[in-house]
Amino acid sequence: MLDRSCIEAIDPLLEILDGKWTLPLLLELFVGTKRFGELRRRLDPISPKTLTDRLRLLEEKGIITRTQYSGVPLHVEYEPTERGWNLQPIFAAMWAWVQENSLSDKHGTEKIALT
Amino acid sequence: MLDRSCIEAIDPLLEILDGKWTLPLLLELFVGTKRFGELRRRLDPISPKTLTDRLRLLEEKGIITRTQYSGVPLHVEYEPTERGWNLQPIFAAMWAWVQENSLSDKHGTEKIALT
DNA sequence: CGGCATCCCTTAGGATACTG
DNA sequence: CAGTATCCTAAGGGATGCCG
Repeated sequence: MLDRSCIEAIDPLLEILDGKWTLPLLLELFVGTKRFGELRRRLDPISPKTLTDRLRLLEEKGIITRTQYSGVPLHVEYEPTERGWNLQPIFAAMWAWVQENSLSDKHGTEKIALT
Repeated sequence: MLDRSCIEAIDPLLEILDGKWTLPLLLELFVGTKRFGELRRRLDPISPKTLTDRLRLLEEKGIITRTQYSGVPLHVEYEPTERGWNLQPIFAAMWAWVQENSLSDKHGTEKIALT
């Protein structure tokens, strides 16, 4: 099932998920729609620059939407798109792995095979 | 199912998967056990330094094993551990997402909501 | 062959101040 | 409030050369 063709294929996805804060950010939006300031607080100590960078990229890739409500003070909300929600299984798989494999923090299983 | 607790929980996993080459590298090993040189060629243009860095980290985290066969010239093989194989569902989920969502390369769905 | 050791460089991301 | 504009640092990764 997993063959060489997969390797290049998932590249565009890796581009989307890349970045220190992308996954935590997406998880926050999966939990619920949030405003810029909320995200900033939740993801503390993220910098405003980084947060905007990521939000813009994810928007560009069609993973989240930015909704601006007119009025002062500004009110902007971010939430996953359909495409974005479809990423959930990936997180679920990660979550499952952590549950079952992080417990025993196995280290270096070095093998030396004698000819 | 996805709540706040997941966010911190998957952090150790993100640490493992981090790095430009980690996923392609793991995919290569899922396809089949490989030697250092093979990996280097397959992952071209990766640098030897980066490749060793990643291999060492993954070994340290218990995701892959390094098996050294004595003799000259050296012969070393890398393959996923049990923990490593367990990561497959994650890749499968990524693969599935790409299949179903990459086709239409949707871009910026900007919304302006009027009060 | 399978790596280290070095040096170098690009860039993601942090800190801070300011604006519509 | 929701960013933008600057400046700056840290570090991941590239290139190269050497060694057991």
